[in-house]
Formats: sequence, structure tokens, C-alpha cells
Amino acid sequence: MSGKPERTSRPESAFDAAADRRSVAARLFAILDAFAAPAGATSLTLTLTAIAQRAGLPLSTTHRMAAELVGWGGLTKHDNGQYSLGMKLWELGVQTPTARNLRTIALPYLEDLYETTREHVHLAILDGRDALYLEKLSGHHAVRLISRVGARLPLHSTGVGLVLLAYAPSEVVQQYLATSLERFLPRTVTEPEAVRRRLAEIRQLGLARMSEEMTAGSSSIAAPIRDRTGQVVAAVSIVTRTTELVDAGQERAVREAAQGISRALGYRRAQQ
Amino acid sequence: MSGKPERTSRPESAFDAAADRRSVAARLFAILDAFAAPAGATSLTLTLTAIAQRAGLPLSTTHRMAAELVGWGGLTKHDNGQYSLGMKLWELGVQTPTARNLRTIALPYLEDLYETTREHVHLAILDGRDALYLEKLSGHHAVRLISRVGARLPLHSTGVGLVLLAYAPSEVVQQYLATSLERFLPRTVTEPEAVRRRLAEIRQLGLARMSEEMTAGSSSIAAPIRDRTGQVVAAVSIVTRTTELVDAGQERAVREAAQGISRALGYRRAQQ
DNA sequence: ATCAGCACTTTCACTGAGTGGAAGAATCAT
DNA sequence: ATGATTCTTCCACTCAGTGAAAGTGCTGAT
Repeated sequence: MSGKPERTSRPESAFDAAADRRSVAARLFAILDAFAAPAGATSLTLTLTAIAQRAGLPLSTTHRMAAELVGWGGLTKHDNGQYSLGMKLWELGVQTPTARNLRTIALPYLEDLYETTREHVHLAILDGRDALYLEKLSGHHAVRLISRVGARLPLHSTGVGLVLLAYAPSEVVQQYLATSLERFLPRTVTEPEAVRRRLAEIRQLGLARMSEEMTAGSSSIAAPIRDRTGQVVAAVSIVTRTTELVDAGQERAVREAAQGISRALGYRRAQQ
Repeated sequence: MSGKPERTSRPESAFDAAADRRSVAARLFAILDAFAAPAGATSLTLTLTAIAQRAGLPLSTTHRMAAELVGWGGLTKHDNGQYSLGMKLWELGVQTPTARNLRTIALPYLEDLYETTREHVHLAILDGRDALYLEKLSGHHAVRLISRVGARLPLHSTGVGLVLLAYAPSEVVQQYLATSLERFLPRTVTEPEAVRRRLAEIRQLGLARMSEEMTAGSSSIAAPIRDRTGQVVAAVSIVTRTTELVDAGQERAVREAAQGISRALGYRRAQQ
């Protein structure tokens, strides 16, 4: 049909300039977001064309802006012409108050927990509808997991996620359970009422136990971290190979780590 | 003197609009940089006015741009009206290839090193004229240090810095030694020729020893990390309380950690 | 060698997005 | 109340940013 594009009239273009009402800033952000775009498969490095596509920008605009970002340090241009996120972003990122404060305070306790259990150790916060993994320690030989520092994982299928949800404001829980929850493995609990019952249980125990709900062969034990005001601001967990028996020692270790961090954050076992 | 500003003519303003030839992008970057600006004393949170001052921008421009940044997640606006860097930056930052790859690979070895030595453990890379601290592990009771994840420290007065300088291209060394080196403590080596001799020694030993050159009461042992190509890409160190005797066990531990990480990065003891 | 194909870079005339001074609102201090 | 300070909104002007198109350079097929 539309064989040869009509060069005389406006050439058919994938990009509708007039419809793009984004500000300069928004376009810059789109370029940076291009590197984080697809959920799991984060592309560490992209060509100019790939960035332009993902950001939905004309190539020349992308080129100009990428150059500015490179100049600043937000992007790095490699010898092969590919781009990746730059060190400047890392430097700014680690200054972020939550990341910096929580991490600095929690890390020693996480190390202790790792030493006593020799299992994956996670530290996560609630961010939007996800558990955002702030820190992860693991030895050389631990189980392969999808978690990663900076990763976002669902609240209903991870230990830290359930803990965070259990202590979240009720409207957050409401909203979260209103959407359908993905079933990753046969044992993933996805039915809203069942999840609610679990949350209540977790609040009662001050501890969450998960088994085979996200990654086959792995279980997790998670506990809440409170700040000065008593609010739950984060969660710690260990992820172990699934075993039948409940290891009381592990549970105690996780609880102690959470309590240690809470105390370090200024929490004093409130009126109970 | 200049009592009432003359409203009829151009009002005396600290900001010369015409002289500011920065692009929109550059102005945005200036706002973000405002949070990292002063070397040591990083301000975690700033008021709008403070940002405008540091970035050298009119208040209204700052206001508009800050709003866009908040919308994106690059800044967070707190209840009290103060701004701080946002989680989005952290998320992008941890995706940065060097940070992500090096950290992921190195962390288990750093943990081992911490466990066997119980001392501060540092991982740093060379960035510009500084040692940039990528990772830092330390227990609850360790010596108080100025280093911090994301911190930049001088090359000539830190263990990791000297190692990185020792294996840097000669023009980097040239340039670095061309400027006058700050003396932090009486024992800091600042004389260019003396530094060069040290670098040679470090290359020979494959290890650097520092004592009381940056922080009083602390010493450090550092070793180089090589990648697949044999190039030195980072350095590990431990920082200990200064003692008279050389602890061979500590030196071995640092060396082993560095070798372990190098091996994990694909380095195979090259032709020697 | 030659050419086609693709990815990146540079240019440039047009124009509306971004600008910043100023006025208004809100907050705090006295 | 009164003034000082900090933040927010507005809007007419204008120049910075725009993107189509031409140019450059590389790769690999013939």
C-alpha cells in the first residue's frame, strides 16, 4: 500500500513532534529512565538509537542531551559508542538520606546476621507498591536469587515485603490487595483474605515466615525495623534453602538483628 | 549608601541573567550538584533558597525545576519544605555498571576479610584525582573514620589511594604530583620524589602500608585488584588502630581478598 | 574494490518552551 | 500588629532548544 513515502508532503515519521508536550527536563529524565526501563532485564549499556527508542525521542535530540549528560557525569560513553549510567548518579544516589542513614546504621547488624546464619541477608523498605532492596549480603556459595541491591520485588511474595505490608497504613494494604496478585509458584498466597490473615499473624508474631513463594527451593524469615517514633521503616530478612524444620536459632537471629537496628535508630520498646 | 534600590532602572540583582549561558540541562544538574557541593560537609537537606544560592539560579527557576525533579523522583520534598536527594537517584545509581559489577563480585570477599580481621574494610576506585570509596564495611566498635561510601579521599594519604596511584598511567601520576599535596598529619608524605619512591615500593610488594597519614591513630594495609586484562581497577584495604608491629596475618588477609576478587573478575596471574 | 545499509554526528532556521522579575501568599519572629 | 523571610504564581518576551535533513563513518556483502 503505502509503498514509497511521499517526500513532498510531511514524511511519515514514527515521532509526532507536535504531540510531544514534554519539558526539557522530562526528556532528560526519559533518557535516564531508559536504562532502568524493563522490569527485570535492566540493560546496563545502550546504543544511542536504543536510548532514543526507549525514551521516545528523536535521535538528534537524544544525541544532544546524551552529550550533556556525559559532560555532567550522569552517563558514560564507552569506546564502542555505547552508553551506560555514570558514576555521578552513583555518587548522588548514595547521598540519598534513607539510603545513607539506614544503610550506615544497619550494615554492622546485617553483617552479624550474615555471620551467624551464613544465609542471604536482605534489607528492604516500602516504596510505592514494591519492596525496594537497599542492601543484600551473601557469601560465595549461597542460593541463586533474583533479589539485588536496587531491585523491586512484590510485597506479597517476599518475606520483607509481607512484613512491610503488615505494618503499612491500612489504605496501602487496601490498595495493594485491590489489584490481582501474581502467583509465582504454586504456594504463593494470592487470595486477598488469606493475605490479610497472614498480615495479622505477622503483626502478632513480629516475624514473617515464607516458603517457596517466590523462588523454588528457598524460604525466608523476616522481621520489622522501627525508628524512633515506633513506625516500621524497613525490614530485614534471611533467605535459606527450604527445609522442613523451623530453625528457632535463625528466627532469633533475625529478630535480634531487627531489634538491634531499631534500637540504633532510636527506638525504645514503646508502651506496650 | 545604596539605600533604596532604583526601581526605575535595572534593579541591583545578584544574578546576572544575561551572563548565564547555561543550558536547561546544566541548570538541572547544578541543582542536583548543590546537594553534593561542599567537599566534606555534605548537606543532606536544603531549603529552596539554599539550593538557588548554591546552584547560582534565580529563585523562580529553581522552584520550577525543583518541582520537576520532585515529580520525577530525583528530589524529595519533606513536610517542612526542605528538599533532599530522591530515591530515584539511588535506584539509578546502584545500576551504574562499575558500582554494580564490582560491588556484587567483591562483597563476599570483603565480608570474609572483615570477618577474619574485624577491621574497617574499604573498596575504592580511581576517579579523577581522588580515591572514590565504593564500599565500606565496619563493625559496631571500629575506629571513627572520615571515609564513607561515596566519599572522595586524596590519593597520597590513603592506603587505597596510594595503591591506585601506584598502578595508574604515568601521566596521571605526573599530573597528580604536579600539584601540591596536602599534609594532614605530621607523617603524611607530601614530597613528590618521596611519593614516587613509595609507589615503586608498592608495585614491588604488591601491597601498601600507611601509618598515621590521614587520621590520627589509624593505619592501613591496601592491595590492588586487577580485572581480566590485568589492569588495576580497584583497591581493597583494611584500616586498623596504629600498632608498632607489622601483623603478617593481616597483610596476608588483605592480599588474599584482593587476589580473590581479581580472580573473580577474570584475572589469571598473567605472564610473569 | 565498490556499494548498500546502518548508526551516529552536525547543521540551521524556526518558534514555543523556558525564563526571571515582580507581585502575591504564607510563615515565622518580634 | 508589624516586619522579615521564604515560598509560590504569573506572564510577556525572547533566545535556547528543536528535529528534519544532510553529512560522515563504519561494517560487511558481493
